[in-house]
Amino acid sequence: MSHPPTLKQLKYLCAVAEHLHFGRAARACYISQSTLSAGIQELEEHLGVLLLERNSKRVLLTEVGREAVVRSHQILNAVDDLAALCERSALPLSGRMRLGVIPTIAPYLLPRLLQRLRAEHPEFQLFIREDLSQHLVDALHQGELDLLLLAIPFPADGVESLPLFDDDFVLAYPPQHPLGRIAQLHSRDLRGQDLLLLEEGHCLRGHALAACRLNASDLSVPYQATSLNTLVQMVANGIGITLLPRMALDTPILAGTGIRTRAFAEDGVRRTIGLMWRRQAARSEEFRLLGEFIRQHGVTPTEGRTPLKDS
Amino acid sequence: MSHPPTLKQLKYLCAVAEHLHFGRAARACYISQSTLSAGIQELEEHLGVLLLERNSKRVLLTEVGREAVVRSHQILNAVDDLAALCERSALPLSGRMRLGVIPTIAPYLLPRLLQRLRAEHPEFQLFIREDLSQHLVDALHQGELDLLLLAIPFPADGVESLPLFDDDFVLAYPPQHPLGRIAQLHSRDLRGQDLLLLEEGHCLRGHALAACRLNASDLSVPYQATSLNTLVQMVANGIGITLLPRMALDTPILAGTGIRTRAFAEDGVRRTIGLMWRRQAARSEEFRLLGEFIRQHGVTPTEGRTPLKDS
DNA sequence: GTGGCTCATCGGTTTTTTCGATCGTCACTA
DNA sequence: TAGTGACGATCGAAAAAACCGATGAGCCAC
Repeated sequence: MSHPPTLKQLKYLCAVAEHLHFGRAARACYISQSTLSAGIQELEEHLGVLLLERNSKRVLLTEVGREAVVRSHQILNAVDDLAALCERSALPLSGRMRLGVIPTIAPYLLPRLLQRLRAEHPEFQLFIREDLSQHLVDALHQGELDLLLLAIPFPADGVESLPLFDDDFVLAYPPQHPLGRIAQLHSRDLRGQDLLLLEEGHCLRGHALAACRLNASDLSVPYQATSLNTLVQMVANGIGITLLPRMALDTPILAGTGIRTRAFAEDGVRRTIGLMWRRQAARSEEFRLLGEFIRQHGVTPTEGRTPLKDS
Repeated sequence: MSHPPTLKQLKYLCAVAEHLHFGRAARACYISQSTLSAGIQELEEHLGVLLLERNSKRVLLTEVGREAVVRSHQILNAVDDLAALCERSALPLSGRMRLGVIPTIAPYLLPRLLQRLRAEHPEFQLFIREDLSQHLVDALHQGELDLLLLAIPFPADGVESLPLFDDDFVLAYPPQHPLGRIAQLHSRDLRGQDLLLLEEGHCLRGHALAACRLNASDLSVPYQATSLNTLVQMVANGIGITLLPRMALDTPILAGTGIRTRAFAEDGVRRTIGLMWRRQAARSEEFRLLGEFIRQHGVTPTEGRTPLKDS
């Protein structure tokens, strides 16, 4: 006793309320009249009230029955809504998704990406969190984020990564700097220079060092910036030179600074941008779809950002 | 396939969402882990989406899962509310009741009754419909009303009646009328008098005639009133005499008219007030309770209204 | 690798659901 | 007043499901 009613019983109640006739209501529910009768009785027993007033000639609702029918309809509708919601979210690129992005990508990729997403997938709600790679990975594991957009590789357990495209590093230097006058620029030319990089924690720092085969000890200057904008200001003030990801050059980050940029002659001085998600994530197919979308719409197609084939 | 989810499955989902652990959630639901696991899987299959992201180390909600949990809680709460509503309405004299009352009772009994009901049973909502007996009986059979308060007997099929008390008829006559001067008043004295009664359809007419052992043909005056107030005005204007139910004298219906009243010397010149409901009605116990309440609080205890024992 | 913890899966048992057939009641009719 | 038809309630058997304990497979930590 004291069992809760079941949705089936509520459906039966609504059917009887609609037809005011057990036989017809049973037919409408595709069950036998005896089943319907038993179901209604069980419901009444569970609720402890008579919902219907039966007469061999007529079926009437009691006052409680009337209110119960109203509420049953609401409940059944809520269940239908839940099912419909799930059906909608089964469609790719719909519903909500929580994306983590590192600070050296977000300002250069998101504006265009979000604009295109809104236009082509209006049902898709992307929540963005901008943070350092390690914090994003932690949040991913905690289930606070669904997907990360960052520079890979980045060490993490139980995750799956999808490389999207390469992003070259370019040298940013003040006018008159000697490195602007050599014929061909190679990463080894950076040795001994006043190379400025983002502070510890930004993966861009490690990736830039690795791409140029440098160690942290090769850096002669202790100043470390907290954002690429700060970095640019430091270069503009003649404190040193730096490496910028090419995607940053799409924005007016250098406007009015007089800073010059040049690409490296050698290949491989670059970072790789990719997606990362928990290996058990339910929406990996959707993540790959979003990855393809980013590849196509997230960046302007120029040299230095080489689209990669799907792994 | 395409089955609707069940409440049990929604409960399981909420439990897992709360504990983020199948084993503990199963224990909280008093079921085995395998049952819970199967239940969740079936729910996911029905909805066509993955709600949980399982990992041998952690259980996480998917985005759809989070929304589904919110809605599941709402649904389960709505079901609980329904059960609570039914529990409340199982209490006597609570919830709603639709009462039909005839016009020759309503103005004299309802004001006091409703006031007392509001005071002693604030959870009880009584909806009143005032109409002729036949209309009330029809509405009762249609299920539009739950209970009638009228003068009995009144012919009706499939109903149960509960007499409450007797209500004497008194003679109402203009000053100077010869009937005011005889020693003892008997119903036979009405023969040949200009007796005015309510128009056809009001049961008071029939009951008054029967109580006085008169036929409609004994009435010498063709005028028929549509309400007791009209009747009183006609008597005040000297058109004739009439019979009033004693309960009407509790109100200032005669104020300023100069009309006199006197009781009959013989016994039995009265109508019986009672309740009537469909024989299959679910709340007959509550009806009897309300009947007792009316007997105790509905009228002022004076001579001429004899409380009756329960049938 | 090994042990421990997790959720998924598998058979077998118990419980529930469902159905067709039948019963009792009621209103209407002959 | 007995017969008739329609209705919901009830019953027993069959079918479906829910449920459990045991086991399996994946993962992480040591």
